Amino acid sequence: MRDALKIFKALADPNRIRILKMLELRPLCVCEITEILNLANSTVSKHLSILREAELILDEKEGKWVNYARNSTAASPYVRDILESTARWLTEDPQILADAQSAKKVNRDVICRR
Amino acid sequence: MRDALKIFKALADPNRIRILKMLELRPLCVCEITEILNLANSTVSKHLSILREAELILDEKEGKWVNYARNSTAASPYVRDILESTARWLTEDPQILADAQSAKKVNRDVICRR
DNA sequence: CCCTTGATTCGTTATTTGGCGAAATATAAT
DNA sequence: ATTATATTTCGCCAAATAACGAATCAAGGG
Repeated sequence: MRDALKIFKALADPNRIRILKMLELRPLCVCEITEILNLANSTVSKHLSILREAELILDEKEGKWVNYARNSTAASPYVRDILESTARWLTEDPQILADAQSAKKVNRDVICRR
Repeated sequence: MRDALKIFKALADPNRIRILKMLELRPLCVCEITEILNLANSTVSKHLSILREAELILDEKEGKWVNYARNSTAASPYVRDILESTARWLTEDPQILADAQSAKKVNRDVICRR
């Protein structure tokens, strides 16, 4: 129950749904996601930790950056079901489409030094 | 986005997950669910309205009772995906198993006049 | 037409959650 | 070493949420 609940709580926030959907395109670092969502980086970091706690995403350190990616090969069948379902969802959502465009354009070497 | 969010918010509460799971057995009225969850009936009514707003369940009036049932043939693919996934979930969860036992035994004619 | 019963709505309270900026941590670059 | 950059953690505030009991609504039975 606790695992399932964690997953639903993790996705019960529009910004976290946006994050999960933009990670379908490719892994992103915190500052790239921060730029796209236009939130404080501390807020984004918190959202990412909630998604990570639910095992929906994985973090991997790469130098000074932390890359976050969908946990596509998760052991948990709950996680696999949800990632599979949500990948089919919101394909026409204007916000999600706009985020995908932003995610394509965003470049950590340009964005992340301000 | 709004629809997907509603669904995740609806399931981001343990009592509402319990409700959805016990409705896999059969439709139940508010007072039966109240008995099983051991909460105030106003609280249960609120939980049911949240699940109904997300279209995960349907309500049907039957005399003085209101029966709630899973919305298995929902138009929304989000709802169908979630109902299909969650039906496979938590099959070994002690709380969910106990609720199913309670749901089998509960009888509105006995329970609901106190 | 009352009275009972099941359900919903309303008002209140305690807890949780999402947001921010500042401080702390970790790594890279100079 | 010192500075700069990316991220996380902490403390705080405002908004959202779950819970309850009381009041209200709806339907059925005397």
